[in-house]
Amino acid sequence: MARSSTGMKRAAILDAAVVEIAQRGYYQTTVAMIAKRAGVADGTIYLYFANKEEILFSLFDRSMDRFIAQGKAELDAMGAAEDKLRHIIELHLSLVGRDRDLAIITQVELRHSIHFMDQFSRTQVAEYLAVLVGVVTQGQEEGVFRKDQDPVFAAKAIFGVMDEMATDWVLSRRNTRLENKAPEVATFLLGGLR
Amino acid sequence: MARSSTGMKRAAILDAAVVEIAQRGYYQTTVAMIAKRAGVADGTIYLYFANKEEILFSLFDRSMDRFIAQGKAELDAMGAAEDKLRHIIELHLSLVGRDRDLAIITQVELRHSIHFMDQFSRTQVAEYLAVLVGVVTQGQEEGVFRKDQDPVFAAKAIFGVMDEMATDWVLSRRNTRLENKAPEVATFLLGGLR
Amino acid sequence: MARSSTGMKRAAILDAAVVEIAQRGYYQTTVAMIAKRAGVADGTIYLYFANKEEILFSLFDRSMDRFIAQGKAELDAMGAAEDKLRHIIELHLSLVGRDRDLAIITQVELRHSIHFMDQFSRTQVAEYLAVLVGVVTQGQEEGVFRKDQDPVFAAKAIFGVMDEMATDWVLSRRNTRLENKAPEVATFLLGGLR
Amino acid sequence: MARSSTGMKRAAILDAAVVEIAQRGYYQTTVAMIAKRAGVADGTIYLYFANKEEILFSLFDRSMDRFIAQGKAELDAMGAAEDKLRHIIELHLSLVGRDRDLAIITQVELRHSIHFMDQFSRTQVAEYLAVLVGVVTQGQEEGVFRKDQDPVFAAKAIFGVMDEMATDWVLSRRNTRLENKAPEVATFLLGGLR
DNA sequence: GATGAATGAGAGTTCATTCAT
DNA sequence: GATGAATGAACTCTCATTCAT
Repeated sequence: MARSSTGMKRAAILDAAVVEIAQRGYYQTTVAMIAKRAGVADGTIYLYFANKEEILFSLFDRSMDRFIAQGKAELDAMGAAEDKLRHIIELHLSLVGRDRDLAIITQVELRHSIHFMDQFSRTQVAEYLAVLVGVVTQGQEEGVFRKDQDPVFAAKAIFGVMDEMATDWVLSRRNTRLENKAPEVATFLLGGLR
Repeated sequence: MARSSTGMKRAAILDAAVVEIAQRGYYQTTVAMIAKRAGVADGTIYLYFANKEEILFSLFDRSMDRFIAQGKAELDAMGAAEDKLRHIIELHLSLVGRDRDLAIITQVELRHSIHFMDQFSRTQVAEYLAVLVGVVTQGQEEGVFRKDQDPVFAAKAIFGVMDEMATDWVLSRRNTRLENKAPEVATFLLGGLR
Repeated sequence: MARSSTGMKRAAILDAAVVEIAQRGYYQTTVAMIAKRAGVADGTIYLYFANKEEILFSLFDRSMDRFIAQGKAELDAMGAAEDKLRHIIELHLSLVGRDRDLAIITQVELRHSIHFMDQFSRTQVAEYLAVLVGVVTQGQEEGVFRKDQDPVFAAKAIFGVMDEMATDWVLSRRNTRLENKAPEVATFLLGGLR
Repeated sequence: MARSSTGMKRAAILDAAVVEIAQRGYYQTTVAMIAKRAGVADGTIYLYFANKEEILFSLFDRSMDRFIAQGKAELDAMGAAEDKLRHIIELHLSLVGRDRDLAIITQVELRHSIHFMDQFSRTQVAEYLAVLVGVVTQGQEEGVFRKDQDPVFAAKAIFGVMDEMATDWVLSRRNTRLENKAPEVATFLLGGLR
């Protein structure tokens, strides 16, 4: 089933936006540049997005949706907290590592967008953190994670390490695979949690 | 002895820039806004900075200098790697936690600046990471940190956790003290390292 | 048949520029003034010209093209060097004399532009001078012009006299017709050439 | 007798202005550039000149004064119109040819200044033209110049040829001496006058 | 007289957004 | 739905001029 042509054009615009914004940053990227790469007229952009900001929002949504959806679904099925954490780490790194341009945006551009996305952006991240909190709590209940650690703190620490790996990978232009770091990350984090 | 009036005006502009940019972000902040808050004419800005970008660069320099200088000096004096790490964590969190406006800039605005600071910005961070690598290596030599972990990886993980705490503190507008997180962070990280 | 609307708008901007620049000079004329007289928005100017300078270049091009094209075409058809020279003089004076505002620009503003048009501007004039050199050489071959005179020098002298008449006409605001000077100029120049 | 220090500083500023304006044109030259080359503070300029324009006026004055003074004095002494004309031509070309930077200003920058010097500038030129008219009239009375030519027209033609030679010399960057053209110019002009 | 830091009006230019076609 | 020419507000930066020292 082919997507509706509407959906296709919208997607084309978002894809073009990823490439352009990754290259130059959000503010240096003009709507005209995105339109040109997407192969549509400038005005057409405004049939699919209310304004330039909304393109960035949508980019964020699209990637977070993928993230949470895929993550949650796969997690429910699994057993031990430790396995879940390993799996999350792999998922996180491989999802971010899949598309460098998109990673530049999530790791670099969207940080900055806090100034105009405000609560919004953090809400999404909060949802992701909640998943992590769940895993930590489960681990504590299973008796494999230390109990004197605040699960919310632990979740943030986990996120922090994965996020730094991702940022580091984005900034170093070497041609490595981000997900290769997963075992190392898991070892380190499990050490901190046990 | 008062500072030279030159230095004072330059500092006033930087101070004003911190407040304004923290509030609205670099791109939403106009040179006129900074000038107004600094109590100088628009044109005066250009007697001290070649252009708007240079204000951001200078902000970055000023805070990184403080960071590295203070950090390095104090570390040389100390003994065990574990103590050093605890100290770095405290230092990091209390330096970032000292000025929320400045923290917003270092945690949020400057991430984004990668697009125009390029190698430059990362060089400074690299210097900081080198300090962390040194501590990890020392700990391995002392036999208190596990040796099967790449010190460079460990350094990044340490940075990642501290950085996430800082970002989290900046974004949550609660009136907590960032440095209070230091013990928790230390415990977690030492767990991962040992 | 109306011109394309694109061509019309571009022409309207150039026409407006002629009037405004003739009135106040290039540097005192703002892009906003030209836009206003042309009946377009400031930004519209930049759809047709890369920058303010290019408006002046285009003015120059437009008038030189007319000059050389018309001149060359008509000259090819004719016979004796003396007749050709008379014709050039008439053409030169009547072309310049046709539009006082444009004349102000060619006689006054564009002189000055040498500083930023450099080789370019002089190339065009050189082409015109080449036509004059051709006529002088022909006259010498016909035996009606003295042969002990460098044709290149003579061409410049011819140009100098016509140019001075034009400048003088532009600056004196009297309501005379520039081309009326043609016979007098011809007599004088032919005297110098024979 | 040394000039007063006041006069010296004023002269230094004018000399600096000649070099700078010749290089870049009046509008591209800032008061600060002139001050720097003159070795004075920006503000000092305003102790000697009311504003930037006045510097250009003074440049014009200084060179025209030289021109007319020297010209008139020497002419009074002489006899035949033809000799006078030859002398004027030599004088004109050698005065202009003496200082290329100054020549750039008189031949290029000052043309353009008509827009803000208005009557003023032309008055000075008129005085010079009057001298030429006198010579032509004398020549007609002596019976060596044709009488059917308007002396005012002839004077302008003479000026036009000399002026074109000067402009041409300024623009061609070859290292020739302008006054070498004097004999050729004289021959041509006398041909047109007789 | 001399300085040069400070001023602030004003310029060229960009670009998100609109809307007639 | 799609276009892209047109808009004009808003921005950064320059520089002639002033004035306290």
